[in-house]
Amino acid sequence: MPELPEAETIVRGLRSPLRGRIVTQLEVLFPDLLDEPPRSFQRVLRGRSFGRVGRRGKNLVLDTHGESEEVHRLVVNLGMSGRLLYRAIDAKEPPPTHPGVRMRLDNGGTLIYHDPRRFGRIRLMAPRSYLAWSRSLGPEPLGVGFTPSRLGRALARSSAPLRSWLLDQSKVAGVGNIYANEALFLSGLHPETRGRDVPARRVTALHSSVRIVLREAIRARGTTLRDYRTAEGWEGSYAVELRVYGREGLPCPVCGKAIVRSVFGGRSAFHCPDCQPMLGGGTE
DNA sequence: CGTGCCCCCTGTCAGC
DNA sequence: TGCTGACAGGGGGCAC
Repeated sequence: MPELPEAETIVRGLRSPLRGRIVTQLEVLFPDLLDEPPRSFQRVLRGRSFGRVGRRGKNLVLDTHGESEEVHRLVVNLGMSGRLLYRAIDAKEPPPTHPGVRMRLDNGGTLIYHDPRRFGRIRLMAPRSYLAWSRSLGPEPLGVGFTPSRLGRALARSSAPLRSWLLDQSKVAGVGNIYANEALFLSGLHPETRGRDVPARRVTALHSSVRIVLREAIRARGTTLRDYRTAEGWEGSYAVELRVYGREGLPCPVCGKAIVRSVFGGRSAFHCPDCQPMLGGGTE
């Protein structure tokens, strides 16, 4: 569920509470969230301190430092229902209902990974594996590597529907189903139009639409439909600004025609039949 | 290789 | 008041 704006919001909320904190105790309640045995995970992490807190696509990246110079990074993918919550020692909120991994910190605070569906993953990466992993992802859509010309060249080689292409993290890192649909609406492109059928003009529109939608959503602290929360446990407010996602049958904000829901690639897509005509050899 | 399909798992909600 | 099926912000594995 959480996409780039949600990950960015969580990261911003974690920076100050985690800076310099040392992990004193680790509890792994659901080992299937890790890709290594809990023992080795605990052995490596215990005693390390948090440094830079960042993000790659929709993954949270927490640098940790120990005795050696090697930065081991905690890479957290939240899957559909994951939360990474920071609770101070005197926090009054009730404890999360589905804790998966708990990390006690040297100031008495706790970093809790919560995930009812357990689609999320927590991985510890040494510098080498982090680099390899990061290189397997596409450019950051809000970074300098994401340009209209690069987007255009990549799309020209693809026969995949645009919505599917945008969800592929090896093409662009951080766009998920909500913002893919929203960006396609803003650029007037049908979700099932194939990459190679997008004219150059529309490539520029898509490039800027992706950026606009992601920035808007970050400003709103992300979209809470049900599970997503910030590191502080708050909801994001972008749901009320969504133009098409989840709005089947409701009027298009531009022309008033009813928004259409379709399913392909196993996931729902939403579009306006008038504002987003199918290009290429489609049936619509 | 690129693409598409199935599956992982739990919770919630609509309909009967 | 149940029960059943559909559906949910993701992504890894596999067949073609």
